[in-house]
Amino acid sequence: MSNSNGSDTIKLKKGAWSLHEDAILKEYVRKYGEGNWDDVKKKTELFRCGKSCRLRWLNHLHPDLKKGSITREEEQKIVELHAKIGPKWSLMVQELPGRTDNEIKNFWNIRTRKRTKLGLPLYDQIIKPHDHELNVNRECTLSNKEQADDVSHEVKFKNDIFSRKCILVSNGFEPFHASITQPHFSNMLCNNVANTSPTLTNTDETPFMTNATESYQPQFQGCNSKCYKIVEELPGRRGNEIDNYHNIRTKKRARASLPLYDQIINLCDFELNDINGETCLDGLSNQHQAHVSQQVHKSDTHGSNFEQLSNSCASISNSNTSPTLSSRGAMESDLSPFPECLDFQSSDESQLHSYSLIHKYPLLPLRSEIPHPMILEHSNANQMHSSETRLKDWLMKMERNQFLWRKIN
DNA sequence: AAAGTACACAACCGCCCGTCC
DNA sequence: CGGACGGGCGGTTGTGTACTT
Repeated sequence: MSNSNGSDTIKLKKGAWSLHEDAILKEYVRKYGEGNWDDVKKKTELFRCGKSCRLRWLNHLHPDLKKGSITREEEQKIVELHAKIGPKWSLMVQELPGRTDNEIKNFWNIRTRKRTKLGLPLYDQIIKPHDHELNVNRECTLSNKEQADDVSHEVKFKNDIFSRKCILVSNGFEPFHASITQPHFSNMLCNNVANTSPTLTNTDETPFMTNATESYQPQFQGCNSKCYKIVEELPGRRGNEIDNYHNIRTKKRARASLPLYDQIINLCDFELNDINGETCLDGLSNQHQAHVSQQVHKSDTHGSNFEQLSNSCASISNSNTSPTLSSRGAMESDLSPFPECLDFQSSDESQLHSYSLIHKYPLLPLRSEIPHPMILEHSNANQMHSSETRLKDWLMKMERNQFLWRKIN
């Protein structure tokens, strides 16, 4: 194994660092200083990517790093900063010398989980985040929300969803506790809420991203988030190269108001959870292709793959005459971020079977069209009835539109 | 006491974006 | 404009420990 000129062809090592590797990296920094991390593999026997080296140095080997647990004082500081600026870990680092962004992030996530479990608010004292900060402060608890009494309705609604408390409570309904234990699940909810909430004032088909560039990016990323797969398909090309090409192409086409896909595309099976082995995008308009890609992206972005999604949908179970939510035994974090992935079990005796909407099919519903049960709120019987009816109507509409449903019972 | 399970935490990876050349 | 690189951060994975059976 040589690192002289053939380093590109050598497979870079991943995983845990050995003491020997640490020593090599330390020696490199002593000799050449910090930076130019890509040179590490050229100048030493360490076959790690530059980024991995940088992270290892900054998070573990840097001499200024403070070892040991976060102190009470540091915790207090983190809480204050989080309330003030939200999850900007890299900014917090400036106030917490010796700590890394990753360390702070991990600490916060763990603290959040612990306090949630204990039913404690995330902020011990009355801390009043600014409105714009509430948008990113997904973990805000109910009690803290109440403290922040001047937030807008929308912001409040979002925080209701993000709180660990009951979302769906009504007469005749089993209370559903959306016990959010992992950050990415908060994200999933965030996206669903932002796009499907009937209580938000902006209920039109708001794009997931707002500005022009962003609105195009996801469509493209949906197909290309599996960069490593593409690298395999394009021998001689590096991930970075592909990444750059796609970024530039996306921006260019966004500027020119061009769709990302000129031709009819077939997305890969692994992206589409191709249950029936059918390819379904043939004949789709660019708009539909983009829409499909966007859906793919959203799933991908939020830490799930389609297999997981189809296996861990929120379900509507048959409980008397009212649908209720249940997690079907899945971990909370596995609950579908995709309203279109919900399973439906009819309360009608004659249709006692469940369906899964296979989300790969054309004419996917717009997110705003889907009355996702996760966000239904019922304070009285009428509202409950209305939501139930709405959900049933939607399901019927999907069937009318020849959506394909997979019978799973 | 041993095996199994759940949880906490640390470490790492991958995606995206910005900047520089 | 395009390539290289660094940085931020969300999310996942691996490992150690506590708890339960």
